[in-house]
Amino acid sequence: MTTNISRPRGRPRRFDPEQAVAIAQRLFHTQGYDAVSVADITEALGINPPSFYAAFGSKAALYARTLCRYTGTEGIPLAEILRPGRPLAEALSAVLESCARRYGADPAAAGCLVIEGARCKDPEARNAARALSTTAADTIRQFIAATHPEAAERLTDYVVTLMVGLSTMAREGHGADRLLATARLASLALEQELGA
Amino acid sequence: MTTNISRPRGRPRRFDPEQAVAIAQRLFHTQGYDAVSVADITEALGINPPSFYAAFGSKAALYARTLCRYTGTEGIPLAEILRPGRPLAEALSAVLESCARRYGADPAAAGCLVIEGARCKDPEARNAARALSTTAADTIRQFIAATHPEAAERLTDYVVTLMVGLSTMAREGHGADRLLATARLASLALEQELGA
DNA sequence: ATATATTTGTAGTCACCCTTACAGAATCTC
DNA sequence: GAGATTCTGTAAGGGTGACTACAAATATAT
Repeated sequence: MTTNISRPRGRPRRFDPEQAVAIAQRLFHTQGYDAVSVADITEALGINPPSFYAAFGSKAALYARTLCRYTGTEGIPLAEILRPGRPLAEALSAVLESCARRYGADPAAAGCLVIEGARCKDPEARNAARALSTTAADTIRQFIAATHPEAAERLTDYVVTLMVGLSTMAREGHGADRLLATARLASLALEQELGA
Repeated sequence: MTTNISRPRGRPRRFDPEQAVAIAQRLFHTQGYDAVSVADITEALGINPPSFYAAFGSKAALYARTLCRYTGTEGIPLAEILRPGRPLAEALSAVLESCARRYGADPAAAGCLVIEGARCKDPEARNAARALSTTAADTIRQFIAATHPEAAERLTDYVVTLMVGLSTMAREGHGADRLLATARLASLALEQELGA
C-alpha cells in the first residue's frame, strides 16, 4: 500500500511539478531569468509548452515559485543569523560572511537568485524578486533599529550595498575566498563604527 | 566663409553622428542596453534603420562608441583621483565618494554605464563594457600595488565590489546622499586597514 | 460501457527583435 | 549636363520570444 491519496480524475501528469521547480531554479540561477527561455525549460523538463503552461501559468509565475523555494533552502538565513540580542557588529559581519560563502559556493550558480532577479527585464518577475529583496532589507533594518535606531538606515544601506556587490562579483567569477576577504574587510568598518 | 572643409561626395546626412551618440548614450544609460531597441534609437534620432546601420554598423557598435564617450566625459576620472604619491586610504576613499556622487547625480540615468553594461545579454556589448571595467580595476590595482603590493588584490576587490554595489543601489533609486553615507562608511575600513 | 475530467503532443499564432534589399533623392566631380 | 557617390525611405526578411487552439490520449466516476 503506497501513498494512495485518491488520485485526481483525469490523465495523470508525466512529471513532478516540485522537481520541475527545482530544475527551473537551477536554470534561472545559472543563466539568469532573461537568458532562460520557456523552450529551455520545457526541454530541460522533457515536456511540451502546453504542459508547462497548464502547470505553472507563465514563465514569471514559475520564477516566483523558484524564488519561494530558494528563500527556504539556499537563501541567506537572516532570521537565524540576526538573532535578537546578538551583538550588532558581529551579527552584520556574519551576514556578509554568509553571503560570501553562499554566493561563491557554486560557480555554476553564483550569486544570489533574488538579487540578480531584481534586474531582469520582465516586470512581473522583477517585482517578485524585488519584493523579497525589500523584505530582506527590512529584516536587517529592524534588527539594527532594535539597538541602534539612529544608525539603522545607514548601516542597512551599507550591508545591502555589499550584498549586491558580492553577488555581482560572484557572478563575475570570484570564488568564496575572494568574496570572504572582501566581507571581512567590510566588517572592519562595522566594528569601527559600532565601537567593537 | 563658413567651415568649408570640402564636404564628402554624396548626399549629405540629415543628422549629426556625434549628437546621435550622445542621445543614444542617454538612452542606454537610462534604460540599459537590453531594454533599448534599435527602433527606440532610430525614433529618438528621427531617422530610419538604414541610416542607422550605415552610420554605426550595429547596435553593439554604437554602444561601444557611447562607452568610449562616457569614459571621456561622465565616467569616474580615476587617473585624476589616483595621482601617484597620494595617500592610499585617502585616494581610495575619494574614488568611492566620486562614484557615490556621480552615480546618484542624475536619477534618470543612475549608476555607471560601464558597470551596468557588463551584465547585458549581448556578448559583443557585454565584452566591450567588461574590457573597460577590467581596465579600471587594473588601474586601481596598480595604484595600490605601488605602495602596498601585498594588499593590492584584496583592496581592489573591496573597492570594486563597492563600486558595483553603489551603481546598483543608485539604479534602485538611492540618491547621492545615501550613496555617500555608504561610501564614507566603507572608507572607515580602508582607514583602519591601512592605519590612517 | 459511457460520461467526465485532466494532461499530452502537434502545430501554430502573434509580437518583437536586429538587420538588410532596393530604388529614389541629393550632392560632388568633371 | 553626365556620371559617380553617398544618404534616405519603404518595405520586408529571418530569427526568437512567450503563449495557445485543438484534438487525441489516459485516467476516474457511475
